[in-house]
Amino acid sequence: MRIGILAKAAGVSVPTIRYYESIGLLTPPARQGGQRIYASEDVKALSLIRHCRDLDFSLDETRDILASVQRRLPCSDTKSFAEQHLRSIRKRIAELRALEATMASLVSGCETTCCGSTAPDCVILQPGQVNCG
Amino acid sequence: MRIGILAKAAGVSVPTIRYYESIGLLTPPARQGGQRIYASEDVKALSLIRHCRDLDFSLDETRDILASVQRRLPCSDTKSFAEQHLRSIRKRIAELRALEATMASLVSGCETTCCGSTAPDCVILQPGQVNCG
DNA sequence: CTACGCCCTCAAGCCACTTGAGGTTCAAGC
DNA sequence: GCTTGAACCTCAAGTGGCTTGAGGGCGTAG
Repeated sequence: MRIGILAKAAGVSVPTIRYYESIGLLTPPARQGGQRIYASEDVKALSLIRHCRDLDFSLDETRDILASVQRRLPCSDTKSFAEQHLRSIRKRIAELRALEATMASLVSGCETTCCGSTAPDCVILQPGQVNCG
Repeated sequence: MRIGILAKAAGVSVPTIRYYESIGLLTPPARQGGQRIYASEDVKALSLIRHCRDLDFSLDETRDILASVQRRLPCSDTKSFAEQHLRSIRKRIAELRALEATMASLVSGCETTCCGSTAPDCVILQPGQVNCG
């Protein structure tokens, strides 16, 4: 199985596969005439990586998850990765919602207060306390 | 006014100021003995950049906003930057909420279904349709 | 004149890839 | 056997928005 077939099977681009190999996330496969030849197990491994990336785990986190799979560690380990990730997602959502509220109030403030003025005087651009981030 | 003073006045790090100059966001100031000397207007300019960054505008967007300020364009231009930014923030929030829902359901699925099993069999790691991103 | 803090430039590192240049291998058709 | 075209190879650089580090210069107070 050549790299292009693997790429389609796992839904990942060809350069990305080579990149994963270069950083040690995928083990280098056998070669024939200089070209990489993969086995069907590699589809599983790469699909798992793609799944982790779809869930927005970082590559470092993905590496840890792969290790826990290879060592057949208990499911509770997997769950704690997921829980920690969920916390960071929720934190990020809270930050973005604060930012959304700030932006929305600035836009409505511009509409009621300064529209018709020029950019340097616009309330949106007045440095003030921004409750976000 | 030397760079360290400007940095404190605008709440930005010294290397960041030099970086902004290197990409053409800040105009290079006068020099004395090789050292940058800033005027009080530069505090305003840099504070505006910081304000845009606090609102999570990209540096490219910030550059456009600065241009609209310098040209004294109407406030409506500023508002449309803000509205577009608000749309992208809301889109990002929606993506993250979908991801949050997916992760939360995987975690609870693990608790009810597979806890006590090992990582390779955990429902969290089963490649399936992930409704996010 | 020495010590210290602040300043300077240039280069590399972070993350997760993508893009491009320039060259090699493979499979199919004639 | 030869040619063509797709797929493969390596290596380097680019993306964003900085931060960090190395190695050195300037200014001022004691």
